[in-house]
Amino acid sequence: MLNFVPCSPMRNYLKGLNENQYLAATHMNGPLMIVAGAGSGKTKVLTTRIAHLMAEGVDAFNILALTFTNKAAAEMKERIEHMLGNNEARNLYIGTFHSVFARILRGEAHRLGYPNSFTIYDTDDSRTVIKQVLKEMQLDDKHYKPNTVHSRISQAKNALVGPLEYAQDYYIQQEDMRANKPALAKIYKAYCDRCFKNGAMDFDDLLLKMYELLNTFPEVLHKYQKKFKYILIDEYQDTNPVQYQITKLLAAMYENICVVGDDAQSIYSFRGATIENILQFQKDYDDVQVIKLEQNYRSTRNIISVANSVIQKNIGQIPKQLWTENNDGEKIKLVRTLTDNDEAKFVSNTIQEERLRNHFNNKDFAILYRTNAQSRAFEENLRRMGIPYRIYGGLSFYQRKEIKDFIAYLRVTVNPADEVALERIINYPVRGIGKTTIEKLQTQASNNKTTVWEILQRAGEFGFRAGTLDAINNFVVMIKYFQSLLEDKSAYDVAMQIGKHTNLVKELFSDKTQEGLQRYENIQELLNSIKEWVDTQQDLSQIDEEGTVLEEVDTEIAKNATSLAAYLQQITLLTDADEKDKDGTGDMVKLMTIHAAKGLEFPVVFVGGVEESIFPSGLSINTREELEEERRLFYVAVTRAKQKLWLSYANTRYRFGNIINNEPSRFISEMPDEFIDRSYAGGNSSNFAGNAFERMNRSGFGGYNNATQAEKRYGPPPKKNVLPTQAPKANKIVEHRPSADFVPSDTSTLQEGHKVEHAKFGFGTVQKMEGAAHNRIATVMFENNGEKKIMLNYAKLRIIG
DNA sequence: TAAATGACTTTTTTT
DNA sequence: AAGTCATTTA
Repeated sequence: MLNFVPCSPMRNYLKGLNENQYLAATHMNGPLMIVAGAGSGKTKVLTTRIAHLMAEGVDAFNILALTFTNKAAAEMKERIEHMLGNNEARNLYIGTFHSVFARILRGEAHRLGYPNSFTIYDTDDSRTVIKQVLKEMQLDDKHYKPNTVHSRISQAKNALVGPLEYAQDYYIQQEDMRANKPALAKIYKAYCDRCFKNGAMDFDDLLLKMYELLNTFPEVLHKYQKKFKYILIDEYQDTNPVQYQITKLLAAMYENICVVGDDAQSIYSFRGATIENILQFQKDYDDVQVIKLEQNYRSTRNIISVANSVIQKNIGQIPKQLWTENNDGEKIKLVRTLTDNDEAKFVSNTIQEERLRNHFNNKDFAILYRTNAQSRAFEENLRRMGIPYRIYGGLSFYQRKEIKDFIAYLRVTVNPADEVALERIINYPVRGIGKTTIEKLQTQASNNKTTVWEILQRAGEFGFRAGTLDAINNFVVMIKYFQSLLEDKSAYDVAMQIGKHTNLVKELFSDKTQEGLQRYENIQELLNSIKEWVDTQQDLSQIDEEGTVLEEVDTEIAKNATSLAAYLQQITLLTDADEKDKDGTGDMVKLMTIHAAKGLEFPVVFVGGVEESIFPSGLSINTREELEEERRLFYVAVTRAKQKLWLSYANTRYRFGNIINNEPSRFISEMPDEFIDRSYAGGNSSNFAGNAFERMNRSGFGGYNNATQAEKRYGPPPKKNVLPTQAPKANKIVEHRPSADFVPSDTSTLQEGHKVEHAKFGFGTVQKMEGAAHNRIATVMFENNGEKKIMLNYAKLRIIG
């Protein structure tokens, strides 16, 4: 049988790519930066690239792909599986930064003094810890709002500023003094200590501790540097300094790092993300190959034109020349309504109408908004019209009270040091351990420098009343029983036992109110999902045993594949959006925030609440940077739409139970008229409703008849936004050195006198070694390049002898 | 100690 | 509007 390798079905996927996409997907070695415009097929390129690497013989174990949402990761994995037609993709490390690092830390956390079965604290848990800390320090939580304190701490962590550095940094201290919050440094320290004592990491710790791990233990760093020969990062513009440092460390050995980003879509600076990382990337490595993807395949010309005109108001961008071959499509429709409810009604009606008239399905529509609170009105109206919908984000399943309660039991069982979980359940269901007792327990714990759990076990020593002591002992016995199950039972079995013995399920079952019933069902659903998870894990570990060689970490995990600890580890990182559509494929209208919509596309998009103080948010109009980020967010919203786009705003809406009036968003006036259909902007109101700007601009009602007058207000009119329909010249490919076959050695054993080869400088001899284990620097005399100092963390050295 | 009442805050955006 | 938190009442 003839078998042409180049024609093997595995490589068919390369056929549909344009020139630049092809270059990006097949570029094998060296640092690669893909600057991708919206809708330019970057996901396609990323997945193709991974499939191609594997087709070229790279082992799945050696590929690490990092994304920002579980959804993006799952989608990528699925696509690759589909492309390759086998289950090789299973062994890829694809996931969010948080989930991948959590997985690695699960095998390494003990080195940092955490239990390997550490708990992950979500934002709520973090806040609870902060409240506890504030209470102990006797600080006023009105002044030190847990919310604000947490975001300050989070910012510090994301910028790699530890408690010590925070306390010592002059400028930070000045800032805190000015805000009249001098205790922040101490709170930060106490918060970290408390989390550590609880055996818990918060979301930011998953990144920070990963960095500390790599930076402190050279052997760990080398292990993962060697493992991850190819690293891919999606949405690179959203990385923050910790993420940047980690990936820099990991990629230092092979430099096969590929980042994909669009500076125009950077919308996470509140999380510490900085576009600097994109600019820095080109300076960090020699021979960075930059490929631009500038053809938009997604949207109509009108949509892209509007998006481009608006984003041009931002200064300081990476120059890109977007173009498209797509049709003009319909103009963008501007809708004004009287109230937020009318807005929602209009959207529901339009969905109904479009579906009938233009044969769309429910799933072709997305309703996007700036804040989660806006979803309610849409929800009510869709329900009223019997249109099936699904809300992504908002309160996730795992954040519901009854679910959190149940999970708290699971958490205490696995990690009784977890005080947040312990406090949650110690008297739920009521068992006679009241507030006073709990406070006493906590005081004793801090007096004795130990955990509450420890005190509970030795409760007899602390003079509790007989009844209370009984209750405490019963509780301890119960938890210990649960812990005894961990040995040999799966997560599901343990959870079932917990449900039975705590009367949690029974209690909810006897609650016959509507909400009680719902809660009962939620608990059932949780148990079902645990069962489902256990079954899948079992399947996975079985297949793994059939011959595939597993790395150390994975064997560890495979062993406890179905353990409760493993289950808990992943659950905190799940968001609502990750739940698969259980009801078949689900022909439903999708509702989500614009942030959550990034990376997605929909045939028809409605953007609601395009009003001043909502979009841009009233909290983000104080500096140019903030406003530009809101504008990028607007750009993201607009570019989600493939065919049709509606932008709506209401004259009045409810906020905290009060009626407020907002002006139309400034972004509306930034859109060139030629792409806009304002005929809906009359809405329900009379022709004279709306503000002056609105009235003057309404079509057929005058508008500016004096160009200079308009120019005075807006500056010169936007340049005619004519998109090119042809591709600019394709990128040139630069050869990367180190050459493909240069493999650096493990430099942990490097000593004076060693002969080495450097990827770029050639051959040389080690003159001197200095620095601590994790920060070793070699001074090397090169034959042709003179003396160089080389940091071994980033070494591209091969030991010759 | 537990339930009931009333004052008070909250909303950017996410892992 | 709805949830949280503290104070009162049983």
